Amino acid sequence: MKSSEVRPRNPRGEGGKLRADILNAAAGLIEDSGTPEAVTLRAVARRVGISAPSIYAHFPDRDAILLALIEQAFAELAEAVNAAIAEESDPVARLRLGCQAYLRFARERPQPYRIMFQEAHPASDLAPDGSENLGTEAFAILVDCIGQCAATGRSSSTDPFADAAAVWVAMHGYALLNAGLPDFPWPAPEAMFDRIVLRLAGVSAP
Amino acid sequence: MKSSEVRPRNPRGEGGKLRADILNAAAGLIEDSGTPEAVTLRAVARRVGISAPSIYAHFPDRDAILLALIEQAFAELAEAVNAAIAEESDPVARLRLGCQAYLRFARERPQPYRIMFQEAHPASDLAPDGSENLGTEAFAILVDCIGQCAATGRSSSTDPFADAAAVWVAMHGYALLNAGLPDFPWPAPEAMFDRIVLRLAGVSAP
DNA sequence: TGTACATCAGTGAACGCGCGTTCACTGATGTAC
DNA sequence: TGTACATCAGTGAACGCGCGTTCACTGATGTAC
Repeated sequence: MKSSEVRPRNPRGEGGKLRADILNAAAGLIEDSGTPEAVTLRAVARRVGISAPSIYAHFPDRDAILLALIEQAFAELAEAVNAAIAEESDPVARLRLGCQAYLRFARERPQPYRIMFQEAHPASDLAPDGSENLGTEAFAILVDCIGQCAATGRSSSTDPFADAAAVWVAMHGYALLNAGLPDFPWPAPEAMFDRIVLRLAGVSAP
Repeated sequence: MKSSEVRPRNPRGEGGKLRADILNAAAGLIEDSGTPEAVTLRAVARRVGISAPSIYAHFPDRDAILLALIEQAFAELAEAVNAAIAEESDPVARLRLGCQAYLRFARERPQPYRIMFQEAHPASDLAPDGSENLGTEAFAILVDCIGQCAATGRSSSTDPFADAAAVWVAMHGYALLNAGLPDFPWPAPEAMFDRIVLRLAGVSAP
C-alpha cells in the first residue's frame, strides 16, 4: 500500500540503486503482512513502482531476494551488537550491553529477526561461509565474554560454551515468544533479563 | 508422494472418518515439505485420494485445516506432559519429567511443535477459550511445580511465575534452534537441560 | 419379499486469480568520431 | 559543434501453472411401506 506511482528511471550507472529499493520493498511487504510469503515478484514490483521483469536485472529469482534480506538482517544484528560493546572492556558490562542490543534488535525489528532463523529458509543453499559465519562470530563473542567473566571471578561458569548456548537459546525463545504472544502476562523485561542472561551466564545481579 | 490411488468411499454414517484422513494428510504434507504452505486443498485431496471439493464437507476453508492441526498439536503436547507427570508427586521429579516430555515432544514432532507458535497463524481468530487456554494450563502446572519446589526448600525461587516464564522461553528457544540448526555444536542434551530447566528453576542438580 | 425413495458421500467441470518467468522490445543517454 | 551509435534501464504482453471456491450432478445404500 506504499506507492503504485511510477518511479523515475535511474540515471546511467546508477541502475544498482534499484537493488536497494527492491530489498526495502520486500522488507516492507514482510513488515506489513507479517510473513515472507507476501514477497512475490509482482508485489515487490508494484511497491517499487517498476515492472516485475525488471527485478531480474538484480536478482536471479524470488528466493534470492529473501536470501539477501536474511543476510542483511544477520549483518545488521551483528553490527548492532558490535556497536553496543565496542567501547566497553569490562566483560560483565560487555555481556550486558551485547545481550541488551541483541534483544533490542529482536524487539524493534521482529520481522528481520524472525526470518533469520526461519527453518527451511532459502539460505539452506547458502555457501558455508555465508550467514552461518556471521552468527557463529557473534556467538564466539558471547562465549568469550562469559569466559572472561569467569576468569576474573565475576561468573561462576565452568563451561562458557555451554552457558553461552543456554543464554542464546533463552534469548531466542524470549524474543520470539514476546513478539508472538503479546497478551501473555510477561514479567518485567529486567526480571527476564536477569534470569535468561545473568543467571544463565553465572553472573549474579549487582 | 503418499497415495494418489482412489480411496474407497466410506460406508454410511462414517463419512466423518474423512475428517481424520484430511488432518493426517495435511500433517504429512507439512512433515514432508517443512512448511504449512504445502497444505493446499488440492494437495491434501491428492494425498487422501479424494477430490478437492469433498474437503468442504468437513472444513469451511483452508485455514480451518491448519487451525485444527494447531489445536490438535496443543492437545497432544498437553497430553504428553500430563501423562509424564501423572504418577509422580515429588515436585522436583514432576518438574524434570514434565520438561523432559515437553522437549521430547518438540524433538520428536518438530513440525507440529513449530506451527503451534507460528506467528500470524490462523489461530489468531480463535475464540479466547481455544488453544490459548491449553497453553496457559500447561504453564500453570510449571509455575506450580516450581512453587512447590520452593516451598519445600528444593528451589531457591522467590518468584515462581517469572522463573517458570524463563524456563519456558529457554525450552522454546532450545527446541527451535536445536531443530533448526542441527549443525551447531550443541552441548550434550543433559548439560542444556541442567541449565535451561534446573538452573532457571532454581533447582540445583542432584 | 420387493421396490420406491430419501439420504449420504462424494465427483467433475469450471470460474477467476495471482504467480514466476520468458521474450522481444523501447526510448533516453552518454560517447566516439 | 553535430551526429551516429552502443549501452543502459527498463517495459508490456504472454506462457502455463496451481490455487480456493462454486455449482450442478451422481451413484451407492439404507429404510419405509
